[in-house]
Amino acid sequence: MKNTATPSQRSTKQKTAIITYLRSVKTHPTAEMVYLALKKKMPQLSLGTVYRNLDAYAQEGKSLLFEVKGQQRFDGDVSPHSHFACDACGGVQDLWFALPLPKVKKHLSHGASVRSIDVLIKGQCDTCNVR
Amino acid sequence: MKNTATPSQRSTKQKTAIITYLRSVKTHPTAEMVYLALKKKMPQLSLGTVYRNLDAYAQEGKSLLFEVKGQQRFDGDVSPHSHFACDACGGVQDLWFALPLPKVKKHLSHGASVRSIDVLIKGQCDTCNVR
DNA sequence: TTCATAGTGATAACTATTATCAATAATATA
DNA sequence: TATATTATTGATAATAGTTATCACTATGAA
Repeated sequence: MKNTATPSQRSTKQKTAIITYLRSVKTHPTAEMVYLALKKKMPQLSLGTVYRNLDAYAQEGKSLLFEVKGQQRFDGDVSPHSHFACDACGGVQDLWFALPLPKVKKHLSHGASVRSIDVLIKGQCDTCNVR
Repeated sequence: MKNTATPSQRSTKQKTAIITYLRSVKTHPTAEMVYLALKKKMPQLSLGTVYRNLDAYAQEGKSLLFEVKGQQRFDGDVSPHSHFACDACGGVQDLWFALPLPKVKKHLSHGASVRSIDVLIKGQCDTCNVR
């Protein structure tokens, strides 16, 4: 159930390609999307390698990981922001409103620690709404 | 991939038991948790029936559905609120701070429509932190 | 009561993800 | 630079959560 992602120690072509790609797009891709995109240039790339490294980057805080419709989505931009996911086309967009963090903390149990705050708004995007 | 949940037309013992149970707990159970709890009184209950109905209730807006660690969690309380999920024990708690809705709407694309807003804070709960 | 059909139970199928492991390649060291 | 060590990869099998299928059951209308 858990990917036992070890902190990365050696740099490889695969790792570089994966993080570079993730940071170059704003599509919030799934592991398979990253895999398919990179496979064009690295035909022997393995899907397992993509999962392994995306997962590791997320654990190291070098990427964001959240779930939409039972699938993991990754984001190379780790600055705090929210996401909008379209039910129809499956696309995910960034939202940059600020959360009332002091208010949020007040509501947490005393002694609880926060690792991440994921805000996911679901609905229908403007493009899908006009169709 | 999609559960073709039809809007409920007939009332059955199973449906009643499922929604009654979901509304009686604050544990944000998975489908299997609901199944195991109800199975004690309804031994022939099927896991598929639980999934089918929990999913249908969520689509009808009679329950909340969100995902934690790749698993669906259900909440019988549909009034707007957020959730805290503990990485260690897997428990989920309600959080009742208010979101800055006007600000949120301003950041959405014009023409986009919102179905749900899921706020999921992940971390370690107070109990797991002291251990 | 009878009838049409929505819903259930049992189980198979599916899909995303994780685990396994022999082969490969990155780095430290001689 | 050559060699040794071992982290990482690629290929693939295994897993788990969820969804689909379908014969049978039971609800609710007539």
